Amino acid sequence: MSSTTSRHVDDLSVVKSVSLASALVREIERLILTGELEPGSRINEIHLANRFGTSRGPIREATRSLEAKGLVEVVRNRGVFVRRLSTEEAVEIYDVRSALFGQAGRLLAEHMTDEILARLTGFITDMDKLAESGEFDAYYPVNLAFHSFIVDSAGNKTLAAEYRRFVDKLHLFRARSLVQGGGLAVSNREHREMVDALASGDGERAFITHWRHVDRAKKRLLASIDPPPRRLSS
Amino acid sequence: MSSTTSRHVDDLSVVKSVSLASALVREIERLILTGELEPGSRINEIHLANRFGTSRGPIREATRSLEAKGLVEVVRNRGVFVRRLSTEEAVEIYDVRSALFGQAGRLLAEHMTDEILARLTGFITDMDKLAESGEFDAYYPVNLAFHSFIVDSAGNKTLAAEYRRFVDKLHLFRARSLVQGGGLAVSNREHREMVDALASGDGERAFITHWRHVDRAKKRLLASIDPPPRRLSS
DNA sequence: GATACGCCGATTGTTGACAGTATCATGCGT
DNA sequence: ACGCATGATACTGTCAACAATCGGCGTATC
Repeated sequence: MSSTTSRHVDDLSVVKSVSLASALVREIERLILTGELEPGSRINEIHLANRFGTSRGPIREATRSLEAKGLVEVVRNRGVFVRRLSTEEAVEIYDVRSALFGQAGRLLAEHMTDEILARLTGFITDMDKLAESGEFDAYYPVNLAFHSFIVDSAGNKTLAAEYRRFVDKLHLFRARSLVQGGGLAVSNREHREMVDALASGDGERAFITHWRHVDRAKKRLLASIDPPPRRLSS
Repeated sequence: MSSTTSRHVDDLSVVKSVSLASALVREIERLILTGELEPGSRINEIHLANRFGTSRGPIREATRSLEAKGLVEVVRNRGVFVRRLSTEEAVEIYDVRSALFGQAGRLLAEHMTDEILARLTGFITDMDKLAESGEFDAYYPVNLAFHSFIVDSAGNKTLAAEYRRFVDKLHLFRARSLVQGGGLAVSNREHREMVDALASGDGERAFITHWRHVDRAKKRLLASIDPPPRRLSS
């Protein structure tokens, strides 16, 4: 038996309680989301099979799963390719995400507790500190955790899973670095509005603030990618 | 214009342009959604393979796809089971659906055309007639088409695909007959409100009406399934 | 009579092999 | 030199066989 430290070695001999294909889904997903498999690149079944020490069967099952999740694209007789998101698709996803996140805000507002409120304000003060001292690299993961916490606390597992799926999918966008940016202090001002709305217990107000938060992120992305018709060179 | 009068015989020898597994996904999906494979029942790989004249490989790929879509559940060494939706899950899906449908309304309101408006009012007058004459069986498909048309016209393919997926998933709910019901005339009054909002071009107003339409359907479902604590028998 | 144990059939998990197809390189003709 | 036909090659699509596992049933024991 391998002494399995949880270092991510390409070895999944440990798992026997879960199907090999399921484990492969997670592993390949990780390869994609970490960028090891770049968007647009082709996935070679044999290479992956050798890498993970299995045959092609489970690999194929895993890729079909990832296809349904929208992370890869399967072309007959050509192979499977890591999905590459166009700007249009990224914008579409933002619109789906804002709808889901808004709904999460609405649901959460309707059954807030003091503990949840405390956690939320905790996130915000943390982010305020990091924003002031300009520690961008530290700000981003807290920001992510803040959003995740809201969605997870909303009490709708289906909604949470879908939201997470779309956030993951956005990693396939070519300029995903732009997604992360967008004004720390500005962003945190919106966070305060969101938490205030949640604390008030007003579902409608919570929806609006949460929806708008994501919608503004979409607009920032659009502005930075598709600069408003201004004479560029020429 | 679908001139494809595809009689559904269990034969997919025609298809060669698309992978066998993809075709199987559609076929099995159909079996599930038509109820031929009942929620909770187990899917036997060999039986399906014989039925479609293939080996188990493609069947397995297809079921993994369906698992990611949420239509079936795979238990290791036990087999795949058609998902059975609990009341809680059905409610969760309604909340996701209302969020997506509301967003579709918002998006559609922001780029309405006369043609779209004409189509929408057409649906409504059709449904009015059917509701008056009490032709329930004919009302339901038109109602479905009306909702699909809105979502498809919103101009967000991702949103449309997701919405459709959740509507399909609701078919796995044990009492899906209840989902369809819920007052014809009442429903159509809400439809009018929706179309009025769309015609006004007010995205916010369109969102509210569309969201509320689904949310009310959820409430009707809850009311009919979880009857207010009243002494039942005993 | 009830419970624990062990065998057996059925079904899934996984594998290696074979067939078909798209891509790429080579060589020929113009 | 360029374009096109042709063959080699690598990869995917599909299949049938082997191994592992689970649930049910009968039996034995207390």
